[in-house]
Amino acid sequence: MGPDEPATLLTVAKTAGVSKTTASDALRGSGRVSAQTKARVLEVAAALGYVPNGSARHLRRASTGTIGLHVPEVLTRSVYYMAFVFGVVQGAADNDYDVTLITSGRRTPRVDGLVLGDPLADDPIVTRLMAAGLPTVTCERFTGAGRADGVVLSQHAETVGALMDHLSASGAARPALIVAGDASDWAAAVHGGFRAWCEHHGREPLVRTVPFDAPPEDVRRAALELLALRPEIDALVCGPAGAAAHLVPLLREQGRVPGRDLLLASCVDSQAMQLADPPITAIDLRPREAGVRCAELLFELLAGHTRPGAERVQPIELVVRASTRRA
Amino acid sequence: MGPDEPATLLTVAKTAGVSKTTASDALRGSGRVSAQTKARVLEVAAALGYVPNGSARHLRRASTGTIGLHVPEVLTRSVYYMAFVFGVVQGAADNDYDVTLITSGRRTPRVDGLVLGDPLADDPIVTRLMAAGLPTVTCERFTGAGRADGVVLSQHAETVGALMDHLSASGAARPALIVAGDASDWAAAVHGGFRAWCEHHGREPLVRTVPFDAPPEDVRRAALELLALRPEIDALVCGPAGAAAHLVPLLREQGRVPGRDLLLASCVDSQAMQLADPPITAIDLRPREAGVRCAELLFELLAGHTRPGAERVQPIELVVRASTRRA
DNA sequence: CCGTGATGCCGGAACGTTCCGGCATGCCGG
DNA sequence: CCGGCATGCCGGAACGTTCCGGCATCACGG
Repeated sequence: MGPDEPATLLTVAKTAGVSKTTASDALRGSGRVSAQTKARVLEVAAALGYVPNGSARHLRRASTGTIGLHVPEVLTRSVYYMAFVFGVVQGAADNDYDVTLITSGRRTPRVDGLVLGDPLADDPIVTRLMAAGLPTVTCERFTGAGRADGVVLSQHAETVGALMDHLSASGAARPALIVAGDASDWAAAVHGGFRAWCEHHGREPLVRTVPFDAPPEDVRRAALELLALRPEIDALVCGPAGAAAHLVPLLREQGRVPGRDLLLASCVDSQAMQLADPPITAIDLRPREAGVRCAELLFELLAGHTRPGAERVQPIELVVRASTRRA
Repeated sequence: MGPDEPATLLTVAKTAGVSKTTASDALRGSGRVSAQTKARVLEVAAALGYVPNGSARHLRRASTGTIGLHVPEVLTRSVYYMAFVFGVVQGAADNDYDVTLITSGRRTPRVDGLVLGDPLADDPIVTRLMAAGLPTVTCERFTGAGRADGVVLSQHAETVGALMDHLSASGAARPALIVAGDASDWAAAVHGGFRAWCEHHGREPLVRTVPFDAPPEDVRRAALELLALRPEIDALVCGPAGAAAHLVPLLREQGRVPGRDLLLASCVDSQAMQLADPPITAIDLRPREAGVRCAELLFELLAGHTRPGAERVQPIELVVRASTRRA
């Protein structure tokens, strides 16, 4: 039923009546090949179901066929990074590449390029990788020393602004923010977006900072302190992933039902936000797509199709749910 | 600082004063090499930081360096499968292998072997893949026609029994089960485990079946029907992933606070279970580890280290939380 | 002393691709 | 008619590994 032997370049060449070199040139668009020859080779290749042998290609090109991927260690269990990593793997597979996860402090493994997810300015592994001289793409900007060859970023500050507009339209007059420290570009953007909106609308910026990997209790404490300090707060925006869901029971205990007495929103969407009672308004960061884009950008850089310094914008989306729709 | 050029087999051989064949034999334990020569080669290889070139190896061995992975299509967004897939990718990377996701009904891509996650008996893609004649490992048994070369499975029935023991010890007298149909081996095991326990303990097996990919409303309706039919039910076990979390608000509305008026448990742990209010007792299926094991088993089969027909047990764990601890 | 078999080691070919250099052919202006 | 150049195509080498077959050397029994 299927072809007995996998078709190789030589099979295609012979069938098309040309040499392997010409076949190779025709298929890759390199060298000098006449239009008709090229068409014939492409036709034959399609008919035979020819798929280039990745191993042979990488061997010849002296590339490893592998890219390295690093994400902040504390967060590898998070759903966001799971999806992100998965996106990178998909993008790599589409380009015939493998992905190696870089976690330990060991020396850099043999890879053709690097993807760094949300690089923290004070992560020693990140600084070492940035200094390795390999083509590098980061998801969100690296705020430390050095510069990546490519950056995939999202308009966090603007989207937080849109979220604030929505809260305002839903009747919130005293919004407050709980955010992770500014070590990551994302947290800084959320923080900055909030402050900018407050300034522009003449509101006092009520902010509480928690560590990047704060456990639920810390988030709860931060919320309690904010509410004790300013009982008039009527909207709460949470930066850290999952944090908003942890606050629901606490707010209920305090007699403040989310969506009725107080608006609640998260800067990171997840299943927990959808399943919370009430479902929580959140920003969908599209982590999988971000991962795919990081890989794509890296391969463009590796192929020389794109100059170092490129920046790509990855769209994100505000998802409005019951927690911010005042009944 | 680092080595200028990556060490190749030839570098190692020359440095150790042997031929490339001998070096290869020494490093892989094949052929005939004296103990001292072998030791010397290994020493030199370690000193030079020699890493075999995967591309060259795969090229020579006529292997693709890729394994195929298929998981039930409806569930690719689930956290469980995300973790499972990730585990397979890790296991593959450890063996210098790439992973291609097989989703569409297109013809089988070029791979050395297959991993099928929770194969459904009536999934046409699964039956086609099983018939492809490739080395295949499934996670959970395949209940349809044909047999995989390797199976990684967990003791679901036994663990459901343990869960039932726990519920019973917490005072539950009338437990009920909501479970997905028997198309997957996992669902069948959960179902069977429940019935076996009921029989052994002289309880009436109260079961409601929902489709494998039932939306939240279906699960809620099933629960409502069960509770309407038998108001004396005092413990509810949910099969489908995430389902238990969907029931919490519903039960609250009915005036049955989980953990107080009624015990609630899930057969699949997830972040949603941890974050629910109250946190929900669940069975941690260790999806990531399961994925790693599937890949490992497949590579053992590919290498001929293990005979076809092998079965590996992957431990799972009951995690007790507030939803089943009667105050 | 020869035949036999085990042991230790090796050279060369092959896997499928890319790429460097080269060889015709045809066209142009001088 | 010749030199130069562009066009279209090609052969061969190389990437790093594995593996088949073969060549010494040595021990041992006849």
